[in-house]
Amino acid sequence: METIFENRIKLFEGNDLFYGIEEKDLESMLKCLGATEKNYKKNTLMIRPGSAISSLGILMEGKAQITRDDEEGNTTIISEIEPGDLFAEAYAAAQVAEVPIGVWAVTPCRVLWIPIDKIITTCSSSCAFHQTLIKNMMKVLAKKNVLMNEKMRLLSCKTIRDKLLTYLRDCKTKSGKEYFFIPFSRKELAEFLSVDRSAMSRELGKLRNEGILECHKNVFKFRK
Amino acid sequence: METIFENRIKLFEGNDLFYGIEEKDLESMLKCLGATEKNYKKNTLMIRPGSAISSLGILMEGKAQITRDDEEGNTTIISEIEPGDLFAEAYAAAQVAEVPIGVWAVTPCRVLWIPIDKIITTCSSSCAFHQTLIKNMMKVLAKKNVLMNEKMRLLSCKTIRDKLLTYLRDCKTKSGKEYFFIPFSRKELAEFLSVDRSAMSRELGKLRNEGILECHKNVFKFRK
DNA sequence: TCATCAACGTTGCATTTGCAACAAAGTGAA
DNA sequence: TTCACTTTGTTGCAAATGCAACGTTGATGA
Repeated sequence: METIFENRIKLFEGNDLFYGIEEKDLESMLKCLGATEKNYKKNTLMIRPGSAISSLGILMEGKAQITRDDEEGNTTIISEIEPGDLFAEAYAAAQVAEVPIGVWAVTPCRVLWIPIDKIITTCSSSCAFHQTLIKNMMKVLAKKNVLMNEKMRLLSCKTIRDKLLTYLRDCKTKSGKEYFFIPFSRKELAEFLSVDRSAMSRELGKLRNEGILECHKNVFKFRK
Repeated sequence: METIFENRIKLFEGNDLFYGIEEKDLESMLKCLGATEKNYKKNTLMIRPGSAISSLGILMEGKAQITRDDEEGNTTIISEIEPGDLFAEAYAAAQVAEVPIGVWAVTPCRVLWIPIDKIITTCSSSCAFHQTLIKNMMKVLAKKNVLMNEKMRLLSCKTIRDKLLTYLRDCKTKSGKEYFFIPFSRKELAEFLSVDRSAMSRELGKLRNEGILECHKNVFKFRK
């Protein structure tokens, strides 16, 4: 029991949802929220496309993927979920009648499910933490919103060059330094920008040849 | 006074933020929230890029635009705001230190500002509506989240054809009918999908010639 | 050390796209 | 109606892109 508890605290540290909530209150809070844990076998569905969900998930153990099927039956992997990550929170909070995504356990998974109602509605016992939890949940949704705005800005660029320059300038601005990192490998960056990897590599080469950019692995620098 | 009040109610009807709140409670609620109204002259800034905001805006009167400046000084119009629309709610809720967008009054504008803190934090007098308001605010953010997911899916398509087919299939699915509408003109659709209008027109022509699609103005139909 | 495998850069090629220019059709006001 | 203006479709063309194929490099484990 103690190990699971410790595990939770560590996991929740990287998680905005429980920011500012005292460790000692965590267990009672989860009980008050009606949170339940569930285990899933490898390669099983944790959220079925077309279903309605009323809880958000937090992956406690294992590795999961969010997928989406198109009309022709092709399945695309939208994102990967790692321990500590929240998932499906927007669909739960928006009370979507048929979620368009599926969530798969890639390895055996343990998931903590928290009914969204319980988060939104202040409980009768008026726990001290509930106010904080609501604030956090709002911030989680809002932050994701802001992030998606940024990403849509990238995806709206018409050329690979524009996508790259816009993204890299954002990175530079965020870091504030002349030499700055990107958190992606080349393959991941291409995927993130929704472009072909080789075409992106070609464009990076051009930018380097034209003296606009310097890059060594994940470190970049603009040359005026 | 009465006219403004009537105006508010009508405006708020199309607005998810006040869903389920009794009309008679609106005025006292706004007072409790510390909402303030402000008028802006034509062509003035209502939110300055780089500033921090602590309130969300509701446009009561006039027409506004959200813009974004890139590093080279070019200004892009991101979206238009019409009476009744919420704006900047995500940046306010996420407590972004420097908003990357500007909001301009295109015509003279009247804006209702609601401090986000007051929405998030249950007030001491524990108004009956506050619970509802929090729930609504959460749903507003979550719904926008879901919508942006859909749009990112479109923008991630590699060809105009894929963007069109994906978008149109979504429309068909939502309507459930054989013949379905789209809420855009050709020009607007191209802008929405971030593609060149003439190239999109060309692609629509191909789809028609290949017998995949029928379209007359804003009514479409898939031919098997 | 050697073998294996994934990540990365490079290149040729067919296709797609943006862009510009123009014509036809539709819209609204005088 | 007529005129001015916007929307939409069409086309030529240069540039950008996806895709496939191949060689190099670097990391990992036997």
